Amino acid sequence: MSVAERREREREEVRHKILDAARELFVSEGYEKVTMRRIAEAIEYSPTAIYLHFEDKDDLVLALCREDFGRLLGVFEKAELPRDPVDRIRQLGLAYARFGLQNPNHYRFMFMTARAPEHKPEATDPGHQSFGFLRAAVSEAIESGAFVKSDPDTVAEVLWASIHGAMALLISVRPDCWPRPPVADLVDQTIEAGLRAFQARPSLPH
Amino acid sequence: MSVAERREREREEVRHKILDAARELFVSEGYEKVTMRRIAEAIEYSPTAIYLHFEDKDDLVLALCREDFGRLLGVFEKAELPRDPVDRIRQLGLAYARFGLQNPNHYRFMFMTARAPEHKPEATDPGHQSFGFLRAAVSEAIESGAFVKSDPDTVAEVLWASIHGAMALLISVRPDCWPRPPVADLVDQTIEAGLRAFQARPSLPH
DNA sequence: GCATAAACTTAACGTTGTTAAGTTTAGGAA
DNA sequence: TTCCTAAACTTAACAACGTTAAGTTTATGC
Repeated sequence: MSVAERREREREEVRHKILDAARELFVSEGYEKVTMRRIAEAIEYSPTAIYLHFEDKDDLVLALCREDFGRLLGVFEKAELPRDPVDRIRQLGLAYARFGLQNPNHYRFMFMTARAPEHKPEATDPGHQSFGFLRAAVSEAIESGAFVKSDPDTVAEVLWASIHGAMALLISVRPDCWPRPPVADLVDQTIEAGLRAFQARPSLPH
Repeated sequence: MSVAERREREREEVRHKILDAARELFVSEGYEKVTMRRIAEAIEYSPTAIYLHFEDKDDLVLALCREDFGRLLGVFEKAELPRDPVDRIRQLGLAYARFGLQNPNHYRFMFMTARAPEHKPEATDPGHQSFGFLRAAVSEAIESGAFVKSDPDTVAEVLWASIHGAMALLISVRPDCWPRPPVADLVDQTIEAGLRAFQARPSLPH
């Protein structure tokens, strides 16, 4: 049995060599510059060897992004997130933004690119999961009375859309193309605006 | 002189044939399916003929998008927009969203795609111009006291980021990948949340 | 010692955007 | 009318891409 295990281990090793080579190209030069031939050259295999480990290029890049987004999720899980739901939403947003700005190519590939239908989304996908964190915090905020009474799914969706919009702008629209506030400011202000929009206020006396 | 004019006219005709053929492909099948060879076949010219009218593929698609976004801007200009600045922001957002959802490939190319630096943004670009409308409305809203006192540029930016985020999600993230509220709802709720976030409230008595 | 199956390579196919080098064609000058 | 020029257009090709079919190596289990 040990031989099968060793083979599996060797296989996994090659797989990771491929992922690592691809990641380096992906992070520094973006999706289009990640070519099968360049990966192959980097790991000293033939281009076709990659197809023994991944269905196609998108399958490879997807695996790569899932791995790296997993790290983000790890932060969400272990990080000492504030108990206060509103503050927790804020911290989730900031962590999310930080990751996206540090890995713009990952972010673009996962959330801004139309993919062929054969690459099914998975329930374990980073999107799904981190959205789960957000929804939970929103639910709590509503129950605690910090947020106005409303549908938590919709609120979470709107909040996510807002921060995603800031990210998408920062990633895609060139700074010289637009009068733009500093990066950190846009993210902060967008998060704060989102919170303000749903925060309950003491009702006015009449 | 008339002969030069005729030549110029003929040239413009071919240019528009190219643009029209490209648009049909672009709208129905997206950027990648717009190939020089398919355009050429559609207009019964050779592929290289296109390069006599456009620098490269991106230059062509950019021209196409600018033309079509120009129509959106036309709507902004002539449309009877509400005098009330807050309501005007709402209508601008809705018109913007409507156009984007009807032309997702245009929207993606203009606002969600990194372009080579040689394709300089122009001051007449749809983004710049429609953003101008938004900023003007925001300024008015602040001056009239409907919005809290703040920097109009930043507010406009945040509002644009929010609606852009909703658009980007609706365009890129597959409905089956995510629990998603109906399209119209997400857009509406996002706009309303944006307005709520900046709307001034009567101060509480103390 | 040999068959087998997995891992890997070689060579190629069909696309793509783009360019270099011709060819056609029409207008102006002689 | 005849020739020249410049613009418009075509033919043929290049280099790069993702991907596949067919063949080769290599270690394992019998």
